[in-house]
Amino acid sequence: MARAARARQDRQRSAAPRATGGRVTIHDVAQAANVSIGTVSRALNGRGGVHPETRRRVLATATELAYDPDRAARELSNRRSVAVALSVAHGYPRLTPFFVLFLQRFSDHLADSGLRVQDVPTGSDGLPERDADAFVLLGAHPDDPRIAHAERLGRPFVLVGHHPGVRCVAPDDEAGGRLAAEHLLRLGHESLLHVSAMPHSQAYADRARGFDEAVRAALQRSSALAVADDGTPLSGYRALRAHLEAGSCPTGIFAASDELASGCMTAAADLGVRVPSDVSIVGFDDLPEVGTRLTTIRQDIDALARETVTLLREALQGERIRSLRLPVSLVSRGTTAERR
Amino acid sequence: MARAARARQDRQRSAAPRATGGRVTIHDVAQAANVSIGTVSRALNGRGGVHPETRRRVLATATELAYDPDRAARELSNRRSVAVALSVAHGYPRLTPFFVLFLQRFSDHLADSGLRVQDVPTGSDGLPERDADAFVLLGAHPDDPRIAHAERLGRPFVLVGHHPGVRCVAPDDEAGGRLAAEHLLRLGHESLLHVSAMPHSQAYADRARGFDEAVRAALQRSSALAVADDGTPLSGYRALRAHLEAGSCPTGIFAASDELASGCMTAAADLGVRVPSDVSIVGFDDLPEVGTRLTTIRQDIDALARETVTLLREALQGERIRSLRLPVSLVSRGTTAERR
DNA sequence: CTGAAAGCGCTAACAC
DNA sequence: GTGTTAGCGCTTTCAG
Repeated sequence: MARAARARQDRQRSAAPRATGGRVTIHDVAQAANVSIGTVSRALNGRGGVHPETRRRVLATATELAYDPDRAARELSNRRSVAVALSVAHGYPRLTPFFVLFLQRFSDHLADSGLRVQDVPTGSDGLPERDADAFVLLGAHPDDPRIAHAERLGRPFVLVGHHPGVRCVAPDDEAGGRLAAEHLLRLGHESLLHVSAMPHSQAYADRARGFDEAVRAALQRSSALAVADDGTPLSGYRALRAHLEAGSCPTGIFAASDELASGCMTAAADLGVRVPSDVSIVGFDDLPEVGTRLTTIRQDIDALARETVTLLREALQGERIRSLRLPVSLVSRGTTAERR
Repeated sequence: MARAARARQDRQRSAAPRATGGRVTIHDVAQAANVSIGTVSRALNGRGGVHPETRRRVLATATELAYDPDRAARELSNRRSVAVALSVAHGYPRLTPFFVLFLQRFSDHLADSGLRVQDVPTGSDGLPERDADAFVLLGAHPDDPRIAHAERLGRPFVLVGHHPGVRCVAPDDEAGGRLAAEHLLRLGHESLLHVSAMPHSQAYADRARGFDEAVRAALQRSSALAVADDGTPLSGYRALRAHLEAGSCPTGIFAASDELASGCMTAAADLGVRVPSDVSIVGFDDLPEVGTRLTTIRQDIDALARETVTLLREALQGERIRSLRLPVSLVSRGTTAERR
């Protein structure tokens, strides 16, 4: 018997803990659950052919031991050479907080599954410039040419957004807009303004629709609308400033993102309008650095990234198409108050 | 002989290419250079004990074959359990384009070396909240408590910035400021404004100093200064707008970052000041999305990240302290012109 | 349904 | 100075 094999054997047999530098490995789980590492792997990855009771036991011990599979090992072993392309819609900025946060989480979860991202630029024709084994489409918009493109290529893909008959996942933007409206209305605000941007973007459009429907249901009329050049704080600032300088004085503002909202906050301050006593402001996203003090609609970016990876793995394994809509919720902080 | 061993042997002996899915591995290089994989590894990693001629040959074949070491394998094999902590100075934003770009490049290069980052938050005392095997200190500022802290801990560390007697790397911010001044002066501008932010930050301070020194040398007086609240476009916008509305009318502006510069561009446009015919604007960084049309001082973020990793590895191996200052250069685009 | 072991690409310790 | 090989943690045949 080769020395290596014996060493491994010893490890599995002996009660002494392995010297893995504190890290819990698949061997530890196997030993604790009294099965082989192969079984642990199968159980954990949902591969068929494991007795339900065994699977349960393995899963339980894994949780108990706080087992966290090593991504390098997984990647090395998988080596299924799946190149996952992350495609961002043409003209969509990539250095925005939301995108950065999503990308970080997404690569993390992907790496945990032993897969690797490949950031693929979108050409001016709106299509990904390189082929890949699988696609993740970000920045969905109506008549997105990338969907047909991925289907034509016959590649598995996941759309972050929504589209009939396609594997997709997205936050419930429409419900978020509704939540914002209801919150503002409940506080007695009737002079409402919606600050938005990039109307062709599915996310912004959905948020606006949800907000508008709720407002119309309550007040029998639409709110005012200010469309910023893009989603940055500066654009939000300029949009609100122009609106206020034109003489309007809303008491409730729903900004379609925290970034826009943060620009609105500054504009209000610069024009001597106090928040929340003069005007209430609701944002969207609940981003770490920009929206920390805002009343906002929270969406779970980490969950979004995680589910994207799940759907992607399902796609890779040829499973049935499934779509997800992730819940959002209102986080009430200091930027909204009752109408005076 | 175990089957695995034989298979490996066969691979090395036979002329047939390995079925590695197209990927060039260390085996391919070894075979082509007529040495063993061990020697290839040593040669490539600069470990001593390789004949100069052999090393040369290995390096050459590696380049020729476009060999790109697999990071997962490297990481798995290394497993030196080095936890590299990336520490950002307290109060320093992490969602800024510069930081995001640096972080991406840095993790990439680190992963290529088989190391792994661990993003460590900085407490309100200005110190990293967790211990680690090595530190990278970002956002250097005078009297940075983290330097003494890392030294006290006896941990190897690299400062992105500069400090006597410490392993550090930074772009030549001062030279960049000088370059901006000289460019503006050469175009005939004498009514100058410097838009800066966060004066305690080493980078901003150095850029300001370089600019000021060059201006004083030429005009025997300092330029005007506008300090923005932070480094964002919105802050740059407000700073310049306030300055212009107060009655000043500079013909040459040096913004300490592309983000600030982009805000300045918008402010100028909003106030009917044309760029570059009425005013010339120079930025700093040459960031992909924000500074694409700006005349700016270019710094190489990828090189900065790469050298940081190099210094870190040197630190880990206990080599002599060495410090780097990376060159910057002027990129002339459409936002500067001769004074009318 | 489960265990054993090959092998992913690489580094380092050990032989010669 | 160079070759050989154990082993990093995991997935996946292949036997039973």
